[in-house]
Parts: sequence; structure tokens; C-alpha cells
Amino acid sequence: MGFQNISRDSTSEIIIQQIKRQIASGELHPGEKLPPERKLVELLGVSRTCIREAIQALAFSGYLKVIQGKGTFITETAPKYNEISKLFSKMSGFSLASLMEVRIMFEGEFARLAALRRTDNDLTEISSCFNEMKNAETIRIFFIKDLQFHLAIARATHNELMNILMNIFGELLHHETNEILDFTSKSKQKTITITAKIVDAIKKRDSEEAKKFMIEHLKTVKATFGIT
Amino acid sequence: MGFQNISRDSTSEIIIQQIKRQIASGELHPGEKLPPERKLVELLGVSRTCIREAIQALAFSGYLKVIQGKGTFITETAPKYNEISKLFSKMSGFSLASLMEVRIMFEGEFARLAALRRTDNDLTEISSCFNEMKNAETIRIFFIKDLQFHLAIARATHNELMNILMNIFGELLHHETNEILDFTSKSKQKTITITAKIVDAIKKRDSEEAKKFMIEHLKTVKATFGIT
DNA sequence: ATTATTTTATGGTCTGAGCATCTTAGCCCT
DNA sequence: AGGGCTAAGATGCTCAGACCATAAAATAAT
Repeated sequence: MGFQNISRDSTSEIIIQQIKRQIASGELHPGEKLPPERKLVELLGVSRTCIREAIQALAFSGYLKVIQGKGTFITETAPKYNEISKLFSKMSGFSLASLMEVRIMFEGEFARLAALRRTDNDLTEISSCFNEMKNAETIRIFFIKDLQFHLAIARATHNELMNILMNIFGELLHHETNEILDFTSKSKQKTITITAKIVDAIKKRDSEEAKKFMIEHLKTVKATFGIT
Repeated sequence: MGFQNISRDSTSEIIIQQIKRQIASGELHPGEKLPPERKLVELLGVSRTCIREAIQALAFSGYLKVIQGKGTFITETAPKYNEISKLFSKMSGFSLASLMEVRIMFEGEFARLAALRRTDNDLTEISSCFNEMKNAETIRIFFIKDLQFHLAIARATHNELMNILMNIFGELLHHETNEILDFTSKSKQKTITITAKIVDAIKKRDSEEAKKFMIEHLKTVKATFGIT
């Protein structure tokens, strides 16, 4: 069993790794210009095709910025990407149970902060999401509006990172729950009832109550998914 | 001022967007095989060069998996990536204040859960991180060990997503704080004192105390950064 | 000196060829 | 008929060379 899966990387893949490594090590720093493609052909001894494929891949992923007639440049955000993207790719294999636990932890606090920091404008948005939710014709629309409601609350915290995290949770959830939409339909009325309480608490700026109801709500959702 | 910056996307960029859109809309579903490159040449009326650049970019980003001799396939994780990667790229522009607020919110709970769920093995890891922290020779090592300590606590929650999130926080913090390491040095002794309390609480499985000290610790750090 | 034109640098696209790897179909032998 | 070898086809990989498009720099015209 000592055998390893042999898979030689393609040339462009090797070039990609080489450039990424140079960015990580600081040999190539943000803002710096990459040698022109034709120069890289000489330096690396491979065809322009492979070099271009590597550059395009890195450009699409945000490491490089190519400008016709000027050149190719390392982006300012490239080094940060380098590490985080690795972690990010791991986000595929988590369980719904993990996600719900994190949501309960987070969104309770989101609701609490939203109650404290919301502007009148925030409240308007939150309320209108809630109304659209109540009037949703299909369960799919209901689901989408519910998500928008949660996003509006995250926005009302006025913390950029919380906002982004809630968006990520929303996406993760979206792809986990496409199959179990019908479960949601059963708890629709229950969801509306408790969501109304959340809106009311945020309106009154009662932070503890907002948090309490949000957690209660998410625990219901979690139970709906059959997670104990 | 009604003029817009005109910038025609390159052909490969257009192809990338087209494939991404088809994935998002479900026209191309996970596991499905993309038409062969030579077929795409006919279908799209562009050169193989551009098609290959697009495919390589999407492959590098995890949307596609290409296998020589077999074909190119949509990955299972492609739809999830689609939206998340966009959000992710926004993580560049957040403030340290946002991050610290989120950390306080999260890591307090991490510590609480770790106290409840830790195995003996977890405790060993956490303790050894703490010891290495105390013995750190340079402030940079101290900083790294401190981070590892926090990562160990996240692992001890036995929730995959929390683990990943803590890793991401760590990376975000790393890039934000490279310049202000010297601030950390001033509060080194204070950090050690309170970290000892956290370890002790986790050891005793006193969840509320673990949470309390963790929040207290992070508030100190936050203050050290000059954030009110 | 300023403006217009030309040249040069650099990325973008296309074509066609040949190579590498995987799958399939067919053939041969038992 | 079944198992194994072989040849053919499908598909992705790499290369070389040509020409187009855009931006900057150098040069010429006013």
C-alpha cells in the first residue's frame, strides 16, 4: 500500500504554483509588474500558451491584474488571498449541523447588535423583508425572503465583517437546503410568528429580546432539519 | 458626468462568465461533462486558445476538473463557490475594529463550547500551546503561539465550520497586525495571566468562566490596538 | 512648446500541428 | 464464450508562428 497516486501537474499548473509561491515569499510584491509574456517564454522555457493560461487563471482568481498594452501586475490583495483561499476551499465538507450551531451562535448576537445600532432606514428594510416574507406565494420565495430578512439584520449591525459572514452563511445554507425546502413549508407559520417578534424587538431596540427570539427561531429551524 | 468607463471583456472572460452563469442557473450541473474543447470551438465560434484559457481559469478556481483523455467536468462544489468567492474577495476591505468585534462575539462562544466538549487530547494541545507561548523568545513567536492557542480552542469545539472560521480570522488578523506587533509586546504579561485562566477554566470544564475570560482577554487586545 | 503622428511594448486572438492519456472496439487465442 | 492484447478514437496538452488591439513613448509637424 505504499504506492502514491502519480499525477504530473500540467505546465500551466506548475507556473501558477511558482508565481503564487513568489507572491507568498515576497519575491513578487503587490503592485509589481510581471515580466512580459514573451520574456517569460525565455525565462521559463515554455510556450506562451501555457504562460497565458497560468496568468489568466491567476487573474481570474484575483492575484493578478492584466492590462492590455501595459502589462500584468500583482494585485494588492494577492498575499491575503494566498492563504485564505486554501482554507476557503475546505468549506465544502462541513455538515448542516455545524452550520446551524454557528448560526445560532452568531445570529443571536447579530440580532442583539442590530437592535442597538439600527437606523430608521435599517428598520424599514427589515420590516419590508418581513412583509414580503408573509406575502410570499411559493415556499421558494418565502425561503429567499427569509434569507434577505436575515441579511438585512446583519447589515443593521453596521459591521462589515458580520455582513459578509452572514452572506456566506446564506450561500452555504442555500446549497444545503435546496432539497429540503418542503420541510420549511411545514414550519412556515411558526417562522412568521416568531419573526414578527424579532422585528418588534428590533423596533423597540430591545437587544436581549431580539437575541432571545432569534436564537429560539433558529433552534426551531434546526429542529425542522431534524438535527438534534 | 454621465460617461461610463468602457472596458470590453476579453473573450476568455466572456466564456468564463458564460460557463459560470450556466452553472449557477443549473444548465450545467455538478458531475456533468463539458463539451470537448474542439466542440466548443464550433459552438462558441472562438479559438481554442480562449476556450482553454477560460477552462484553465475555472479549473484553478475549483469550478471545473479537467482530466486528460476523458474530458472536463463540473465539480460538485462549483455552485457553492460561485457566490461565495465573490463575497470572499470583499474580505479585503474590512476594518480591524470589525474583526475584533466579531472575534469577541465568536471566540467567547468557542471557549465556552471547548470547555464543554474538549477531550483530554484537546486539553493537552491547548496546554502545550500555552506553554510554548510563555516560553516564546521573540514577540513574533509569542504572537504565533497565541494564534495557535486560539486555533486549538476552536478545534476543541469539534465543529468543522468554527474551526475553519477561526483559521480565517487568524489569517485576517495576521495581515492586519504585522505592523503593530510591538503593541502586543506591552501586553504580553497581561495576556499570559489571563490565558492561564482560560486554560484552567477549560480544564475544569467551566464553560461560562472560559467564555468570560476569553472575552475579557480579547477586549484587552482590542484596547491594545487602540480601538474603543 | 504644443500637438499630431509614428513607433514600440505588451497583451489578445487565431491557426495548425503534433504529443499524451484515457476509453472503446476489435481481434486473437485458449 | 471468455480473457487478454492491440489498435483506433476521443480528448486534453504543448508548441510555434502569425497578426490584431491597446497603451505608452518617441518623433515629427505646427
